[in-house]
Amino acid sequence: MKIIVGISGGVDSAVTALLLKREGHDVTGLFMKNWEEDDADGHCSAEDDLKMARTVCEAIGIPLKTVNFSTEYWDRVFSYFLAEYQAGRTPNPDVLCNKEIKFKAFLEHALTLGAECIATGHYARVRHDGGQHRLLKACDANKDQTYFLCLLGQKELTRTLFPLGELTKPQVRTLAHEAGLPNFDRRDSTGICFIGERDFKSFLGRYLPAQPGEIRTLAGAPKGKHDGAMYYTIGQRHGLGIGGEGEAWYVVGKDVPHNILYVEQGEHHPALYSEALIARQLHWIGADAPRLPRKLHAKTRYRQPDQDCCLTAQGDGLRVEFDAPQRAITPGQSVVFYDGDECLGGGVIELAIASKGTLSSDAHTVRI
RNA sequence: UGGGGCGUCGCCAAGUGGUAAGGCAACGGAUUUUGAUUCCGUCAUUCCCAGGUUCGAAUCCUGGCGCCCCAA
Repeated sequence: MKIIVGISGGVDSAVTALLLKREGHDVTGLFMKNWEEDDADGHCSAEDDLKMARTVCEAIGIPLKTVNFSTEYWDRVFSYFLAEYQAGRTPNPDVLCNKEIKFKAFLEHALTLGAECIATGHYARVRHDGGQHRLLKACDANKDQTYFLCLLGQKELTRTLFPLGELTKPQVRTLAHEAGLPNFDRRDSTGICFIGERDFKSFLGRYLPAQPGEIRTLAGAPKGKHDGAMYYTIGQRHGLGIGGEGEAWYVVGKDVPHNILYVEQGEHHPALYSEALIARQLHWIGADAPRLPRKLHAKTRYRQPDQDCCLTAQGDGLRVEFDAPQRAITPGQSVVFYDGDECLGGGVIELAIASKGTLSSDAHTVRI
């Protein structure tokens, strides 16, 4: 089978290609460059990645092609990312990147190159069951990345392989080591996909200039100045610069139109907790949406343990009621639903609801 | 210019003669394919200043300086 593997220069994609090659497939590597900019010190990490990708493909014995989706990335991912911050929310660009770039632009490109399917180094599994493709959590619970894949659909899963889904990260590194791949102990990449680790506030500030504004408690007491409410996110502790008496201060709400940041004191302040949320832009991986109401599990952020919850219909969206109060539910972030090991899909958090029955009237002021 | 109180890291704050706790902030690192969170580490040779007493002072004494409160 002709398979095109997304090669990043990291160990995961390298071992993905290695395993498929060993199985006898016709494997080609494809390196994506989706971000044109150098980082602050003028160093282009994409160059290093490409060099490593070349070295690794040579070691495995497969050809490497490259493709540039910078325009697509900017138009379909980054512009949304900026608009969301401007609207006072905290987007998850990587969830969208998977939907729009890796499993759309990349997949389509691979098909035009004659591939039957693509493979990536994601830690996730796909099971063909009852005429459907189901997305399952990785065997390595510590590395499971289904959260980021929640917007994939049948069309994408039909054409995708995740060879690492049955392996653990240590096993992957061992395989790479044994195969003599030079990136066997290269450190995992973090930060926004294709952009990398950045000083986030100054990075955002380059695209979204903001004005300094006031930091207040919910009761209205002034607590200092911030340099742009849109740069902060719910539950954030650092960057507020509030010293003095007692425990640390956390962002509990933002009013971007008025450029006011709301803070309260203490890691477990009640204003940080919500019992429910409203989600929109829902996507289900399976052919049919679950019948509501439905008891399921959900994550409101990556690597969070599954939370018990109940889904009910709410207008054109969904209301998710949690059994236990959730800390720092953040509008703009993805809520992803699970039934056991199966990832059912997800949506975008529109609103966090402090207590049962209460619904904030102003979506911008997250906490009332 | 009568009385009282206070001046210890950017902020809060222990220490009242034995050689500067802790918290917040900040910075650095670990964790992490978003943003956050969390964890670990660093952070006052010096206690408003100047003298003095003492083997030894942030702690006692004297004199300044600066705040705050009460009363005029």
